[in-house]
Amino acid sequence: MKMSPLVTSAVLHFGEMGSRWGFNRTVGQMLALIVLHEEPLSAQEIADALSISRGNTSMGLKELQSWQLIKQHHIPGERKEFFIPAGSIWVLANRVFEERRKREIDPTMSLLRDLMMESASSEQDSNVQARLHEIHDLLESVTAWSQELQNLGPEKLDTLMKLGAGVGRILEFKDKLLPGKSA
Amino acid sequence: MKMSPLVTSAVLHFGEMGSRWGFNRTVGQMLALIVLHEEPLSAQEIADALSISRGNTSMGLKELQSWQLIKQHHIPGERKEFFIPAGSIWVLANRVFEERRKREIDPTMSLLRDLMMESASSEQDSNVQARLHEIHDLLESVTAWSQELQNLGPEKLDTLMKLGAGVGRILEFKDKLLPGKSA
DNA sequence: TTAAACTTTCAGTAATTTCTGAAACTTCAG
DNA sequence: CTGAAGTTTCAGAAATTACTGAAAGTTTAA
Repeated sequence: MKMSPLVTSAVLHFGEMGSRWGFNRTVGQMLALIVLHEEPLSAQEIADALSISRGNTSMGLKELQSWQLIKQHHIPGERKEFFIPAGSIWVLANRVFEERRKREIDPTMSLLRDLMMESASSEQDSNVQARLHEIHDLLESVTAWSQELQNLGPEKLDTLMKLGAGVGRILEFKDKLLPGKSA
Repeated sequence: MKMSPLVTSAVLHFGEMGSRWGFNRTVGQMLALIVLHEEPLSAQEIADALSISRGNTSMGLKELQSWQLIKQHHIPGERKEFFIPAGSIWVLANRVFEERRKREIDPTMSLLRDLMMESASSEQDSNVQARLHEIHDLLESVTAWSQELQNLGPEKLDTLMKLGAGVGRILEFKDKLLPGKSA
């Protein structure tokens, strides 16, 4: 399985970006390769294409499966397992968001809730708690916003963006029609 | 400058999360400390409070300034510089998004555009290009969506979320009123 | 039950990232 | 000027993270 120069460029790039997206270089490369390659790939083929050890490949596949970005695909008559993307690009992107939210937001929300509970032992600390509250609410809103994105799906998102005016504009518009419903 | 237990917990946590948010542990701690502490802090006070070297503190302050998360604050009569947050929590959060977009999305968009340009040298590669196109468009939409979030501002976002119905619902509603405008 | 085909685990090594502290630099008062 | 008060830089040390490859494990066919 030789990668074309086009695929090679993309794979290398996704490797470099991988670390910024929450996984490491090889895992990023593996994902790109599996997504871009039409045919299901075996662990060995992946290891060969990327020139990485079989052990590392196994670890990487495990990680990609834990992120639910790839899934196994059994080919009748073949002994070994093959791997394919776990869904459309949209699905994969959502999985990445979801997973990152779990790692980057949820633990903080949880801590902030705990700290807000504690009774402040000083004037200073009351102010600190107020700040923490503000951060908590912001994270909550951002989470809700990204949830909206997922609920929307790719087509509606596209429609919305093509509208040009932006969500703020639509909201305004709605307020005028139903002023009773606005906050 | 002794940190209260409340502040200590928050600072330590933001340190741990820091690495997931694009900066390292100490930079995360420094940011939390500066944001939670009412008074402007000097580099030395920060180094002492967090028990880190003066050199490291200097690096961290530089990084936080490059992210535009803190700014210098001169106190008349004082020789040294002090540091305070560069804005409200909302502003800080937006700066973080912005910076991450630059690091995590923009380089990929740029590469994808380049690769899509190249004339495909095989059937295979045409298919790969189609996939890359799909990824590109998705990233573009996501970027636009997060831009919407920033344009909205905290109050409107809050209003929207309290509406409960979600953006999809509003969009639907709008379509019914102005069917000609839908995509 | 054996052995071939394949996968996973993990101890040790390699690579990368972060941190320290001493030296170099800057600024300003006297 | 001079030196005190402050800052920045950066080479090397420490800590963390990723990778290899050999050994142990699993599955299936005969």
